[in-house]
Amino acid sequence: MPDASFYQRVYAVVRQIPKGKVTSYGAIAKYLGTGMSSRMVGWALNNCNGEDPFVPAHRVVNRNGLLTGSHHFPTPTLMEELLTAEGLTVVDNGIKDFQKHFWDPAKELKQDEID
DNA sequence: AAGCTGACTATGG
DNA sequence: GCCATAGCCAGCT
Repeated sequence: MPDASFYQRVYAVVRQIPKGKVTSYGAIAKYLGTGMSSRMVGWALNNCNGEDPFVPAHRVVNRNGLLTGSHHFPTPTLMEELLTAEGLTVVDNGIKDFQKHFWDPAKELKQDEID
């Protein structure tokens, strides 16, 4: 997907996240090759707010497993609601057993491909 | 065109 | 172990 813009690639990866799984901005950034520039991932997701194929941005949290992006959702509680609906447990705005449900694209997808 | 911004992360004190 | 600082890079004003 060399033609895809940076955020398009971010969307593609985020869509590959299995239900009930979560990942961090850094993991996605690393997979995209942008290193630790996780800000770009979050910024990209900010743009995904009205994308046609829904982008499960709620499955993307910071490295601490906290729902830092929830404030940017249509409703601040939507992210938590969605995660809970996926079988996860949200405690104090953070994912319980975050590492347990962690999904690393670089590890799972490796370089197979996205989208 | 130049500078600021940002849903982060790593490192140092 | 918590607070402060810096690096990150693509898009927007």
